[in-house]
Amino acid sequence: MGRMPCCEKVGLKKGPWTPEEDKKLVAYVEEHGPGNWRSVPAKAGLERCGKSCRLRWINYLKPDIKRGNFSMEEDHTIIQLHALLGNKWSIIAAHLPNRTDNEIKNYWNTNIKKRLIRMGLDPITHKPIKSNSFEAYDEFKDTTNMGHVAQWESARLEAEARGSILQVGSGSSNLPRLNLSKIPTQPCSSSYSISNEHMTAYNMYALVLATNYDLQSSVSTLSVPKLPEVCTIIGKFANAESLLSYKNDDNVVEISSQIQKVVEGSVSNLQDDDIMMAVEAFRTAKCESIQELFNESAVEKV
DNA sequence: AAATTCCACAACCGCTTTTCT
DNA sequence: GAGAAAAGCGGTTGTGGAATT
Repeated sequence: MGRMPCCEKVGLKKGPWTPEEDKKLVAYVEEHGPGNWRSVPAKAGLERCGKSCRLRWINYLKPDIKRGNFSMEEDHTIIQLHALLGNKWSIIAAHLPNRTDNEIKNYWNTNIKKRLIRMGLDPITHKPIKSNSFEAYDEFKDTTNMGHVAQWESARLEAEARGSILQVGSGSSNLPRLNLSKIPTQPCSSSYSISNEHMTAYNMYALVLATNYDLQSSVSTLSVPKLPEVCTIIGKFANAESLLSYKNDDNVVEISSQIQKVVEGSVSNLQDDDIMMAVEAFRTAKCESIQELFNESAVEKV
């Protein structure tokens, strides 16, 4: 894989940007637009590497970037989405208009993380930090394969405690409403060994459910997730599902493979409506199957 | 008032993924 | 399809200002 030379290797300037450098970069991007960053420094008269220019633009100079303190709603959204997705800063940023992933990451590391620790919660799992060694062992055992389970559960419980319905976004009316009470509980039996990738897939799938994504509406009022994202998410989830031994459910297998083909691009002549129907059917079928699994797991735990 | 510590955040680094040729 | 370039991502570090001693 080719890689951009770093600033150090080619003797370019590093460190904080000066106002003059910012001016040059802004002027260049305003005239030529962002992109082709490798050639930007030479054309803009900057002694920086293209990567540095790109980051400076994306994280600081872009005109629509929202700066300053995070609102309560933004704060809450970050906590909820982090509990669902983990350190997926770019995905979290997609839910917070005009905030950059870097800004959210910094805010998490310097603010929310510490707050969780003060509250006696593990910032990674969102679970109470236990002092008892046996409990700690149990937790280790549980989290070895189920990294995001605790994150999920904590977010869900918090959501329930606050009245089940949470707003995602910064108060904008065209942002999705996140109804966490609609999301099924995650599988919690230790007999399953699920990779983080599959857990993330599950969590994203849960997010699809939580946003009440209107698959029948050609013009959805929801900004996220878009249909292609839904297909990708559920396509990944279909893989995870196969590992979870849902092979006996013919309906699920059929729909799953159909979606998988769409996701892989081997089927290109399907209309949007067809895809929507498949996704919706898959979603409904999954919902029930997953719920059964959770019920069984709950019995095992008791 | 000076020195030290703490904190927020901008920027860098290295790796992966996507796009282009 | 392969290789290179570009873009994206997340972890980490460096820097400067504020707070504390």
